Amino acid sequence: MASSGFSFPKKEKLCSQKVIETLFASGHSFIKYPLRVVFMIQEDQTDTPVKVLVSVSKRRFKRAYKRNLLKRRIREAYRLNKYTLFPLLEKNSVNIAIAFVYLPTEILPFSEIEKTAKATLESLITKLSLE
RNA sequence: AUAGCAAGCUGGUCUAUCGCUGUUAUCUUUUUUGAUGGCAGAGGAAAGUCCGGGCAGCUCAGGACACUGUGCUUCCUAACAGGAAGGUACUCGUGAGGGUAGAGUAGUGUAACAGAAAAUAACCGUCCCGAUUUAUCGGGAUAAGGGUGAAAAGGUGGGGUAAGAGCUCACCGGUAUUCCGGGUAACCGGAGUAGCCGUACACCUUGCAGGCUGCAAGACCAUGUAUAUCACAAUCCCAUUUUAUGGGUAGGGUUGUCCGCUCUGUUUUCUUGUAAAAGUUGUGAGGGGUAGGUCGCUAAAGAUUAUGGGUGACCAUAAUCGAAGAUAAAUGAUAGGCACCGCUGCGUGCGGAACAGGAUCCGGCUUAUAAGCUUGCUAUUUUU
Repeated sequence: MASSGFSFPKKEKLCSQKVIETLFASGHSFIKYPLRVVFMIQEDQTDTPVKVLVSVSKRRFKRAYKRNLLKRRIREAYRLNKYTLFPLLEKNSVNIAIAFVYLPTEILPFSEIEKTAKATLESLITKLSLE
């Protein structure tokens, strides 16, 4: 693990196709505009507490460079704020998978995305601590 | 100077903090892995997927037809529907220049609307003859004139005629063809011959090219679960209420061990056995192969520079360089400078900065694109 705590290595990314299918089929979801969050507690023991997926719809953004830009902004916002989420999970030794889906049809600046990312993670923490 | 035409080029950059992908060195780790440092990390169109090729698989005796594409000439190229140079017709522009078209003709067909008529043309008109209802009617001749149309039967003049007509003659234009000259050729120039003379499209004929599918191609490794196939072992005993129940016993599962719980010990044939066959259970081997992974994968018809050849596309030689390789898919975020553009009070300040993101790789084409630069040329105006 990196020393800074802000790193985002590849094993924290959600890559398995089967896990993604079950996540979208049976995961819990809520909307904190402009983001829709889908999350699921995983049974299998993995080496990281969280696996994350970022998605921007091809139907809403036809040009690839716009999708890339938004995915980078969301990923960056998550990376800079994920330290709020980790202690709870490590304390309870729970693994979760999260998907962030971008909803609007226009490109929002980084400051707004970061603001909603913080709020999203807070509400995620409260939901998880209830369970 | 302004406006424009053609060809070509550029497509911001630096610092700090945090972070991503690949690679390399050192350290660490049982291999995996992890840490730190170094290096590299999107475009002129990466796009559309419209052509062509490399590469891979499938098929594979050879050929013809069909089908599809293409079509002025010569050249370039690995190849092309691409490019270069040249040439013809029509057309737009004052001009620099731009656009469109194209193989062949022996034959066949079609030509909306308008118009009398769209190729054996007679509506009006003109002329002749006949009739008489004499400001009319009938028969015939005529493509000079009218209007329609994308296109109307070569043009002008003389002769000719009842009036007219390439009917005939001269000149001009076109087409076909013969000869001479130029050009590799398309074609051009000159001289002659033929009254031969509308345009477009399609069919048809013909030269050339094309086997099909695409990196999700294709090659390899392979966990778990289930399983084809093969080998070995087991498939027993007693009682009763006999397609069943109970007990013993053997084996398996559960467990660190025991108990307990649970599963299996079935069917058919006869020569009635330590039998055979099928089935079931267990153990081992094992093929194909899902998730996943590795290769394919980036050194290439390569880039830059110089010299030489060519009008040019391009080619040859030499030197130097070695240049992304991801896979729910890396090159980002934040802050601040510099440079650029606009507004401006010319100190500063504020705002802007296009089109757009690799996915097997190359050569083209097409489309999108802020701002800027270079070279050559054109028109107009002014000054010297």
